Amino acid sequence: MKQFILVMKALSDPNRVAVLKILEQGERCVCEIQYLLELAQPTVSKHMKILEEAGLVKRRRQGTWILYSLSDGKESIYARTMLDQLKGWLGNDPAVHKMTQGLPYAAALRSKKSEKNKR
Amino acid sequence: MKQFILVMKALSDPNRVAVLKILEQGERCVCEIQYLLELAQPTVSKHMKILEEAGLVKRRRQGTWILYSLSDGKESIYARTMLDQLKGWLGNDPAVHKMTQGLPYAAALRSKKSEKNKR
DNA sequence: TCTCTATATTCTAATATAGCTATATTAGAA
DNA sequence: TTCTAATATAGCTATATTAGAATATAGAGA
Repeated sequence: MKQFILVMKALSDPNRVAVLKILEQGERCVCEIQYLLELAQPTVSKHMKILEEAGLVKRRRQGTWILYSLSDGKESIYARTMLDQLKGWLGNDPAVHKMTQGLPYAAALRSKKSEKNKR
Repeated sequence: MKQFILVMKALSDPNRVAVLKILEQGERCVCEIQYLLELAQPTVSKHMKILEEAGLVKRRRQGTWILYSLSDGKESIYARTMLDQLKGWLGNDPAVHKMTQGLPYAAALRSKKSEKNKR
């Protein structure tokens, strides 16, 4: 029951659900997510932790960045099922749509920073 | 998004999830649910309202009783999907199991009251 | 109508959650 | 080592949620 509740609570916040919809398009660093959600960085960080503890996302480090992506759900049948279902849901949601539109700019921001790092 | 969040929040409480698992066995009055959850009656009443507003349960009146049952989910794809998934989940959960065991006694209680009404 | 029973609503206290600011940590570059 | 950028944690406030006690409502029967 506890694992199930963790997943449901993680999915009970519109910002966290929006993050999952964004991650359907591929992995993102925290700063991109922050840009898209328009929230303070620590707030985003806390949301990501909740998603991770529910088994909905995984993380990898690349330099100073942490790149988050959707979990494959091996550890949690609840997480896997919900991620699968979510793919068919909320595609037309205004908030999600708006963020998806902002994605290219967020990605551009990231590659710009990436180049700067290479200098 | 709002409808989705309503369903997720409704499913974020173990007591409410337990109610849904109980209702998989058929409709129950509030007093039976109260007996099984071991909560105060107003608390149960409020939980039922949250489940109803999420589209997860429906109600019908029978005399002074309100009988709750699982919704057919016509109004909400989220509610219908989650009820379907739930049927395969948490069958072995200790809390759910304990309540299922208490079901016969709760039902007996109900029919006893029912007879009394007939006198 | 009055009473009884089942359920719902209101009010209040305790706890949980979401957001922010300030600070700490971590990795890479100088 | 020192500086900088990205991310995480701590601590706080405002709000939301959960619970129970007291009260209100609705239906059935005398």
